[in-house]
Amino acid sequence: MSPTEEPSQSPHYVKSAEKTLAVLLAFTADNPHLTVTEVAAATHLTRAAARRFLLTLTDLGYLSTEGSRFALTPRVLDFGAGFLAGLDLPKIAQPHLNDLALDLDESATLSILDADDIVYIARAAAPRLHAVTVNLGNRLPAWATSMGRMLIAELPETFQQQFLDRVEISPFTDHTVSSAAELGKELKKIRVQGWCLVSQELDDGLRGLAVPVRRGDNTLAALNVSLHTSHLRGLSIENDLVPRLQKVAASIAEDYGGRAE
Amino acid sequence: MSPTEEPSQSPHYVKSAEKTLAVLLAFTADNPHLTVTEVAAATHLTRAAARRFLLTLTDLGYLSTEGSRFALTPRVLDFGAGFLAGLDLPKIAQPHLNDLALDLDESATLSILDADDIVYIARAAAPRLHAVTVNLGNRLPAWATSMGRMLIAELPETFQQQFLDRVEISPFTDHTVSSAAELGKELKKIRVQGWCLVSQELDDGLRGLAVPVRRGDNTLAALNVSLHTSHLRGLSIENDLVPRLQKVAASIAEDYGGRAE
DNA sequence: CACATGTGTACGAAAAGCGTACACCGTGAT
DNA sequence: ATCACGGTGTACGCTTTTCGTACACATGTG
Repeated sequence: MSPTEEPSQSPHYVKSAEKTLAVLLAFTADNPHLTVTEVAAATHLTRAAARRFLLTLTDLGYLSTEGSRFALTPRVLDFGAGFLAGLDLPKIAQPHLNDLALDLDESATLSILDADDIVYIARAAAPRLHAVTVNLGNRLPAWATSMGRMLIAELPETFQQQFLDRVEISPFTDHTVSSAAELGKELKKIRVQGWCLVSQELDDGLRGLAVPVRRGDNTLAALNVSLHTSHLRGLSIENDLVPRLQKVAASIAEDYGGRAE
Repeated sequence: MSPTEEPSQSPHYVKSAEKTLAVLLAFTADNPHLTVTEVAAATHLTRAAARRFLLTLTDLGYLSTEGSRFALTPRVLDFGAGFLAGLDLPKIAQPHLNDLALDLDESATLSILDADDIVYIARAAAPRLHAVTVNLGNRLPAWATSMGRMLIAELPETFQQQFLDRVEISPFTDHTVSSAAELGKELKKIRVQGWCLVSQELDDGLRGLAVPVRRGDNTLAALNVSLHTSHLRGLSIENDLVPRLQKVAASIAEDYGGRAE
């Protein structure tokens, strides 16, 4: 975000670590099969350096090679698995999400904040959903999503202000908010009412409804259901759905007897 | 596996890369919050070295610190996300899995082989399942699971033999196989019949039924449904379920028009 | 109170990784 | 045919990075 972003903050900085991860992250959805030079270009490493890292990662089993192209192996999932396994919340929430998804016939998702993004930590797909489902670990800009706004709204005022100062609102499809100031007003409203509705939150005719999962004073996560505009069988959002979601959120929080963390 | 496993194979080996990943993997399910010394112990690094890596990873946003303990942040999911996004199969298979899970009221899973483990790459939970669900990226020993056996059985003879030579069968709960020789016989049978049933595949009274997802000559993945022993509404495994699964597997393979890879 | 065990810091020594430079191989244009 | 190009892998002296010991401090337990 900042113009000259040099991440060599701490005096004990292991540059190789950064490079290692950069190489792994060079493999993206649109470009899953990369050559040495492509990786070198993507990571700003020398071709020789990139090659060293690629070979090392291959030896370690995180990359596979096919001809002169490299690709990620399933083993890279281990990192995320370690994180998810350490969290109790997804395990506990899953049955509740399943119920909700089955009952409403809409996808239900649980997410938390990481930097200025939300990250999906648990999800139940709508049974009748015959489309591409967004997967665990997916990352979306907080300001643009119902869960993100809900989570930001739950933050202390100071953090919220800092967020508003640095957020860059790109003209997405959402028509209700187009500036940081507007978003600030929206956040106030959300905080007061305790839930958040975002229309056209991703590009299709989709709406997202989110409520916080609170345990005592702190917010553990945000719970969301997608709402196909066409598919609201006479249910009122404010009178039917919000209470329903809040009840589920409460159940999750209750089941979550674990560490406060 | 081998007694003296020194992974410094290639002459261009970046040791820091290995260390970086080792530090990330030090965080396990039972020990998600670690101190510097704990990490040092787990990774066989000096305390100073461990600290350097921990600080670096914190700077990069992959670790968070709480007092003097470190923990993974959601960002580690990025690595796995990159892999999953690169695969077309999960996206394509998901709706089929959802259908299957909804129809049978049992969990449906898709997995592939990585080394001697299977890794879940897509999954639909049984709607009525109120238990802990196993998540994406989970890793289980191939020999012990229906999908694993199915995938091994699909391998060429030579690979299969190599696998049998090195596999270590621990006395799990499964009663049907207790030695590599028996497993070999079982694999032959599986290969011929084209499906695989494993009883008590994990410790509860659960069975797993798997079929291959084939596209042309090569096997893309294994498809599986769990079978609660109590919960077979008069359906015959061989006459009802196997054909059903095979049909779904065929649909998935058909939808998967993508690259041969 | 001492002792064990945790924490962070510093700095000289050692080694690890760097990246240039070179050789090769296929493809496509000239 | 051959030349230029863009890709590949390899080698090795130089520089930088990383190592890990050693020290100083904090904490809590016997």
